[in-house]
Amino acid sequence: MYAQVIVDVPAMQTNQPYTYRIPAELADIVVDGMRVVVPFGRGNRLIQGFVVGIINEAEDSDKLKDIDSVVELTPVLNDELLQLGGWLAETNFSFRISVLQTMLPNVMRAKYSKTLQLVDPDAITDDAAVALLFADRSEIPFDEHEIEPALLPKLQRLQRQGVLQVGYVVDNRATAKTVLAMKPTQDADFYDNERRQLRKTAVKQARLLTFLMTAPRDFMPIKTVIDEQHLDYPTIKKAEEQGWITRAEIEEYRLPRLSSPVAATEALTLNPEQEVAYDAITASLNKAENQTFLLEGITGSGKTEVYLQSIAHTLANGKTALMLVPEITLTPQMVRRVKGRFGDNVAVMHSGLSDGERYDEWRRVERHEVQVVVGARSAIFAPLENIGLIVIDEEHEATYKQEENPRYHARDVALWRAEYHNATVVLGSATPSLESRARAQRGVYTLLTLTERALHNPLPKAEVVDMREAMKAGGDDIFSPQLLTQLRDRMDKQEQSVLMLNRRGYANFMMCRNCGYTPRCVNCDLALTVHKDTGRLECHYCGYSEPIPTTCANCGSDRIRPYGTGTQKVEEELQRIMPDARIIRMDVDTTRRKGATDKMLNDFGEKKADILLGTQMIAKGLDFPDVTLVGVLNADTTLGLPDYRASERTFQLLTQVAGRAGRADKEGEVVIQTFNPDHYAIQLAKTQDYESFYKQEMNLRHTWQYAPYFYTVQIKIAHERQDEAAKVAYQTANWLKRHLASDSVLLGPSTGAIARLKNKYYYRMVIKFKHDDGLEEALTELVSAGQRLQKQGVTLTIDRDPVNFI
DNA sequence: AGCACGCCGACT
DNA sequence: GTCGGCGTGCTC
Repeated sequence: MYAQVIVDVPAMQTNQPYTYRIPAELADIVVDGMRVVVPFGRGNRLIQGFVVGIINEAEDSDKLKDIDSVVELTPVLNDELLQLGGWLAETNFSFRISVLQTMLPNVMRAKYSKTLQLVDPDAITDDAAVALLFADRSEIPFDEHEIEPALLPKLQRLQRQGVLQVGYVVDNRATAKTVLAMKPTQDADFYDNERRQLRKTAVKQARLLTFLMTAPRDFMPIKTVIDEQHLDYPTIKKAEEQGWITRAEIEEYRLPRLSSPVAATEALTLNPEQEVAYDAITASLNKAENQTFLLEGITGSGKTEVYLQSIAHTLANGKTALMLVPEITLTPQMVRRVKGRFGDNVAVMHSGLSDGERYDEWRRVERHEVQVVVGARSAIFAPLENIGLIVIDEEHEATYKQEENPRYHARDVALWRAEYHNATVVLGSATPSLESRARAQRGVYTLLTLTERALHNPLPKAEVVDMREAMKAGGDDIFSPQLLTQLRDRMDKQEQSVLMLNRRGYANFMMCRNCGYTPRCVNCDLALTVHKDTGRLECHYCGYSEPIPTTCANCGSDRIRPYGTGTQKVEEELQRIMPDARIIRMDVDTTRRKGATDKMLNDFGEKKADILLGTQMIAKGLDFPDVTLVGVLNADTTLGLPDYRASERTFQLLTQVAGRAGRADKEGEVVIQTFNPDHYAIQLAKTQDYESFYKQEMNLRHTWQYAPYFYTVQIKIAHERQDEAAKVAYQTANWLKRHLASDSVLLGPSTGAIARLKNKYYYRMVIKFKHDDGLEEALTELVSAGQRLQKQGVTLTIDRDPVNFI
């Protein structure tokens, strides 16, 4: 028998299965999807691999090597995930090994180390340095970087002479946590009898025996018993000697804990619209047909309740369910809600978990101990079997696309898995991506709409504040008088406010403080980005550039300048204006610590603060009944992004954050500060009018030839030296032009948004196309070329359907 | 990726 | 004549 193995060497030349003999002792053990250790290359160094096929016959079988060992006795990937891996590698121009590793918890990525073995101890007795190195050991860890450089040539010589030998170690970091546990061995009568015979002073032993009489006949962690029964370790030890109990190491899951217990929740009564959606979804579930729904529901319309009840229905049908939430929405609030409904039947997977916790959650799924998985992007690879339903909440979110290799989109993976399982998919959002909404238009997805808020409270009243006027009236460009008045009012009424400072403006753009005008590219209609080094404004899409203006092209004012402010500055300013306000600031800096987000939100929920000031992370999913005011300080930052989705992003963000106001019985208000009060994205967000936005934006996308009418592929070239990066970029562009279909368009090369990032210069180009049969092949070839270029220090990345252009 | 092979210049 | 520099190519 032979195994086809994908080896852990991420390179184009090794991106194929290698055939290994299965040694007799592993014959019954090695199966598809298993992790194995195999010798590879001339040095026969040991590396990890994944078995992707078992075959009976092999060519040149006498030349094949044996599998060294298996990492664990059970496969870590099932047939579905193996197939999915193949598909993902192909469509994302990634190596199969990288994709397989991405689908598994981090700890299953092998770490490698080497050892030096002393074969002939007599040969080194006269060499003090080498003898000292070994110090009477026959094998030592070997790390070239840790050994004195002068010694290396000598060691190499000894190796050639056969005195020393290099050994390879594959470290498996995926280990279960064990705890010391005890188990009663006798019956209650026995313990009762023992207790009577104790000395009077043996109180602890008596207490233990009393406990053992009624304790479960199963292993329990000794630490728990000691804590709960107020015992100590010697007592347990004594008990074992007496034969009352047995001790053993048992496995314990590292379960992520919430700061307070989760209360069970009941299903809520659905309103008629929710009922319609629920009925459509469950009908599809019952038929077990592969159908995708787009659930378009305004903020507060109760989408989550529809998800939860649909999941419950799935479980009742004996199937499993997977729910994806954007990382930032995966607040403890949401986890609580799901755990409250499904209890221990839920595994949660997100970036806040430690490697160990993540591995344990993964194993609970893999061992079929849970039927529901909730998680961020990577949870889409959860090893659930028999999937009936996949929910993607806030389906428009860019975080579903991974920004490193393999650059998969969780939504696409979800659709693939659903097809495999004949499962139902629910894509939910108040502001669907144009791509999904257009698919619903074409009938590829089934559109379900929720137009009313679940609690029948009105949508918050929104006011767009024209910052041009506010500044003319003597205000600054952070707080308008209108917003300050409202904040004061909430303080007086003891209600709460949420302030969003949109900080995505790191790609600097120019904006006129007098009229709100931002210079845009003549070819692409995208905001031009400020490049201080060249003194020019550049288009990051096509490479067009013009000098940085000193006067506004629209109104002639000289008050045109770069745009952007930080959270810290705003907090200081606000505290100065309102000294009595209690402010919680939430941004990447204050939430980095584990559990910090949970604590801040809890404090805010308990009304320990009046104002929650934060970046986009506060726009999603928060649900606090006393929040009646939402302020957006700078609505324009996302508009200025050099991205054709800038309007879409702005509309989505404003709609989402506005939805945080007035979620319970008190009416909410929203204040949006902008220099572009008439922009359609801002005006339509004010009334939360997604459908009008969709129609208007689709027209623009059609005119400017963007998605969903055209597909895009982005190619990035990076090198330490700008001339080298430029040279390769133009060579690549020329090569590509010859391989593109006639109606495909190549834009660029242009410099990246930040021309120099981490000491590398970036160039990028974008291919826009409708159909291009030869493109797949050309891009695969480009990946190979990229591998060769890597030796010259060039990195080449290919990104299909990029979600942002940085 | 990492290792060996191979072909060149600088040494005991 | 040997050692070691790095470019090249292969790994079941």
